[in-house]
Amino acid sequence: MIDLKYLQNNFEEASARLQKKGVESETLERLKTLFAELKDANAQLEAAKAEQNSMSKLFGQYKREGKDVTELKSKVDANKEAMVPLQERAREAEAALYELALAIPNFPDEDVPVGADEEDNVELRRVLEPRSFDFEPLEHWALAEKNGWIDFERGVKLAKSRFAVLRGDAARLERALINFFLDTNRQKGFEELCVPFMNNAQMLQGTGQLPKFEDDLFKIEDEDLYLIPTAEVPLTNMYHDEILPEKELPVLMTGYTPCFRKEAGSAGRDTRGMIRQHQFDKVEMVAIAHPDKSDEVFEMMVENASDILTALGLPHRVVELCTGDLGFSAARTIDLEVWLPGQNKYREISSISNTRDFQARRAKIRFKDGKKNRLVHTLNGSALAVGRTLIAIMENYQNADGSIEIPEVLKRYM
RNA sequence: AGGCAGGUGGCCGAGUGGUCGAAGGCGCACGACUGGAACUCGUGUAGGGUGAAUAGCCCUCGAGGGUUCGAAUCCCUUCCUGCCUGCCA
Repeated sequence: MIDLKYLQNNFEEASARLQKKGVESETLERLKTLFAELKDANAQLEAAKAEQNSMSKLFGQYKREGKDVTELKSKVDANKEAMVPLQERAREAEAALYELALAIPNFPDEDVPVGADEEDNVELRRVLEPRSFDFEPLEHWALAEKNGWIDFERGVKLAKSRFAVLRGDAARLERALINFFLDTNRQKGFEELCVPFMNNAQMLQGTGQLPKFEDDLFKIEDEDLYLIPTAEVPLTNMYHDEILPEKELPVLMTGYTPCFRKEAGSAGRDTRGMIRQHQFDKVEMVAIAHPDKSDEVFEMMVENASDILTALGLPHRVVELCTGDLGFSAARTIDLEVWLPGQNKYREISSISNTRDFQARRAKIRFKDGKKNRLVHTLNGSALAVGRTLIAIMENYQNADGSIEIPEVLKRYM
């Protein structure tokens, strides 16, 4: 959630920043009004409560002293009745404010390139030359069929469309990648965690998936549980409603989880192959950082993900997302896009974001700064998306006969 | 899943209708004592909202609702923990 006090006190500036992310200025006006309304309603209610509290104390005192309370009782009763509409007003003001506030995206950082959509993203650098083929490289689904690696039909039979089954060496490669990623992250100082794959609504609100993006989530029937769309949710919320000692920052965490997404807005996109599935494996990095140090941590995370791709010999490029392509919670995001020779395209394989204090405010994650409690910065990034790495290996390491080499660094995991 | 017992500050633990955001202890921080330390003594030590405020005021004793002038304390719902039974990897 954005800082409402900041919005109130620096409305023009805040409004300009959020317009870059597509938020209407009218919406922000309304938010500001609701915030003022809540403050006013609370001020009145609290004054009445203070009156009520002091009269109640008097009441007790009179009783002890054996005084007559009839007159006091009628005063206190009258005040209580007068409080009812104030209470109602405060309650409504709060509900209206939070309904709107929770749906407002994060401010982009000042230096994020302004743009409308992914066309306006900025390529920062390329790492490794794509190899040249003396034959026409195949797309991963064709290779999957030749090698018997991916059973799309049976995935659909077992579940529904956009589910697949990995078989034989593909399944082993998937497992090898997970281990390779976790080991690498651990060497960089990330603690490895194995977390629940279902989280409750409060956690999903903490990281920003709820309430706005409920349609993208698989919900468990009759339970306050959702299948996680990314390990960012459980890892970041590890410290939900906690206050960390400053010396523990940054907290670096990594974990493997499957991720579950309805892909509600993606009908018709990437229907062929395994690029976009309802379930996929991912190894995630999450950092809880001191607000003054989160930029350093961010750079480290980008570097780490890029190094992993390099170690695998996968050509990729580093792309800074423009304001229009930034996710809901992100202040800044860098995507790593891996080269897919079969598709003849760079495709997203990792996304690393600094959410600043946006998630921290929602999830109430703070640290002790001297005597005061301050919000931390939270960061997350894939290192890496496993299924897409598998695809990238297939396409980049294919031979003319359709067979696939195993990258050197993975051999000890197979 | 059923039965019983519980959920109070960083931790332990008292509190069964008012003077309780809460005794006492532990831990922690600072100060005194010391050559330095331990011990001892003193002081301080929950979170959030509003406020310029380290002032007042409001909210929070798992969560939500209710009774009452007044709720940590009574009632309802719900979540969680422990033990027993059932089930299961």
